[in-house]
Amino acid sequence: MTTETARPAEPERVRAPNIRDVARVAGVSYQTVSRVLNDSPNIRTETLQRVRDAIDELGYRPNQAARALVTSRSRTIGVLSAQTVHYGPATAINAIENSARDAGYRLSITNISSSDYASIKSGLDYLMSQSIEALVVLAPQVRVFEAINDLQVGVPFVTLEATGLTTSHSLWVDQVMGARMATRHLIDLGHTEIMHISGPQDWIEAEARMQGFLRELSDADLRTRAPILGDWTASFGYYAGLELLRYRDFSAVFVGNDQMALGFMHACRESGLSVPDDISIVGFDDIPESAHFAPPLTTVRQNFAEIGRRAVALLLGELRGETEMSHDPVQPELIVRQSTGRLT
Amino acid sequence: MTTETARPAEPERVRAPNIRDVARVAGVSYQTVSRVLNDSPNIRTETLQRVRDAIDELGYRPNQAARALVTSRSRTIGVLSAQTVHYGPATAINAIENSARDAGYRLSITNISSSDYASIKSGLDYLMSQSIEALVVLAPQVRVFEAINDLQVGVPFVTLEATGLTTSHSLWVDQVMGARMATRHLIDLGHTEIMHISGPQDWIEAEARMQGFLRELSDADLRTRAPILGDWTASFGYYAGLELLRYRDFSAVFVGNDQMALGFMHACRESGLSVPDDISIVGFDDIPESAHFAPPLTTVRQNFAEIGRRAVALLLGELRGETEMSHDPVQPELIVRQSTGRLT
DNA sequence: TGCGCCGATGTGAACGTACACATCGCGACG
DNA sequence: CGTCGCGATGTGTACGTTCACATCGGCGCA
Repeated sequence: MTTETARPAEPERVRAPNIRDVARVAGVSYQTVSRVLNDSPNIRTETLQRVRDAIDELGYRPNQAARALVTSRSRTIGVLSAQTVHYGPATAINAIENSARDAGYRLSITNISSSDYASIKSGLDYLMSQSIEALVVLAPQVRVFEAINDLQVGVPFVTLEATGLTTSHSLWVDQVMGARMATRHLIDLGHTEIMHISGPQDWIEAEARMQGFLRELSDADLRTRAPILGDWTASFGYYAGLELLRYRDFSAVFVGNDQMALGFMHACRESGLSVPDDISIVGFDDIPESAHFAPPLTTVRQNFAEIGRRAVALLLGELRGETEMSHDPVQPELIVRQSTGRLT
Repeated sequence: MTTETARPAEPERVRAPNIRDVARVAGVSYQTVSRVLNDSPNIRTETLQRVRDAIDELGYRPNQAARALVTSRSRTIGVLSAQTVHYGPATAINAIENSARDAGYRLSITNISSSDYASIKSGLDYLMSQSIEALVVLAPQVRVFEAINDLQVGVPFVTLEATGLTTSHSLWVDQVMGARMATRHLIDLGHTEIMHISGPQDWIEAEARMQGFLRELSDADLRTRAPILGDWTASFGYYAGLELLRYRDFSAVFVGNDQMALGFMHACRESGLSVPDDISIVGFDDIPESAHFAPPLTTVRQNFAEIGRRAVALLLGELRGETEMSHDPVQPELIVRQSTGRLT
């Protein structure tokens, strides 16, 4: 880790060169420089070259603040996120950034630490003051919707990882379907006593997966039992597992994400139980590590990158005034590995 | 996923209220409004209240671009990062954001996709045009240093996760030391034939861990062998493991990160080998999942959050003109779990 | 009572850029 | 041969805010 100030011994603060400085050096008007910067046609090649040389010589960089001020176009997409350490959001943000960059947009990311209304509002407030042109919400908490409505976000926005709950246009990963696929898989293997470890209550995704689980069970006329509410961490899965396995009145578990599934498998090992011989386990997300768990985890793959790309495409389309966009849900995919087996 | 435009049927584009609109409504001058916004003292309580009411009534939000333009203070810290999907960088960014937020700063994050000079330069260029006040580099690639020097980044900057290679002030996680601790641990357990799976060649961290490994081995007069260069992924660890275990002319492996270690353990299982009875494995990073691997992984913990916090503290200190700052390396910590055992 | 100071507020300018419009020279066309 | 059109360039102004300075009233003090 290194730190360094650029001008150690420079008394007067050197003003960064501006468009007029460039103009002076190039011997043209500032407007001509502006034209060069904005790729305007109708510039003599020789003039163009002179301006370019001047820019290089001075190390000139256009001032985004000034540009944003005058155009009132920030070329920025706001992202309101939570839990960016997790694989899903992180992957989605990556995809969003790449798509945005390709379209000449940048990202302004704000992480909300807690999920209370005030912190959502302040995050949103901050983003708005950046005069973002569009908004992606990656914080799949229920209260976010209220906040968005209250605050009158005056820009197109997209909420990711939700469940198509909201009115108007909808596009989302069909997590209910994913959960049903996972549960169905267990039922098909002959399991009748199935547990569910879910995510935190205020996460829309957790809710959706729980719904899918319960619906599939009831469609199969199987006994449903109250899901355990977890916190997405491997540790929670571990401790919940230790607790649940003391009774062992179930033969399969559908776990709300892969990390908790990992912890649960750890608990199984410690309890002397074999996965999948004694207990079958299905996770959710298909993080890259899941293929290498012991045993490799059967799970539901979500295409986070695809979702990120589509979000940006949607938003950009709307900014261009196109209204007809595909809003089909992204279909999750069941990846069967070795953590699930036929009930013996 | 939901999308919605704010004003569906509003022909003329409504200009957002500005400071003068607020002033008019409150019946004061715009300067007084500005004072309210900047918490200036010496404002009559009644005036203050009137202005506040006007702000609420109009839903006024200060325009950051205008503010940045005139103050030439963007209140923004730039972050140049790579691989934000990984746990380490993600955690660090989180900590950086929190610290920055507490100090009234925001983050402008740019991810570089590839590590070639052009893409580093363009990322840096972009950040500079945002008139960032300070820079954190989380992209621990060798070429970044050249780029920073070439581009004359006119602001204080900090490079994270490096190795104290650079001149001037230095602060970093002592990864050489971490690697030595890991290697030492294996040596202490009686292992003499130790492999190393490293990260990509152009990552400074990978290089540092490799150095630590080699030095510790040579200090112990043990045979060194060429490390395998990996890509940080679990899959790589798995395939490398399958390959290496065909010969099995070693009894222990120091793996460059926890994900690759996970893959390697998978390969051990498939090759019918027990960890730690047949092969001892040490990872690096201590991601939250490592405690639940099969078996729980012995690894070197890095305090990513601490590093992020210190980076911001350092930068903010420098912005305030303080020059004396602690630049001690952050010490990593060996976490001994069950993937390592005495050579039998 | 007059002077100076201070608290509270207002006025002018500047930040760096893009847009609208003005200007200028030149070739083509009737 | 005048003028029209157009390519190439220049001039004025606005964007929304903060800073430096100006103003104004009242209060304490000699």
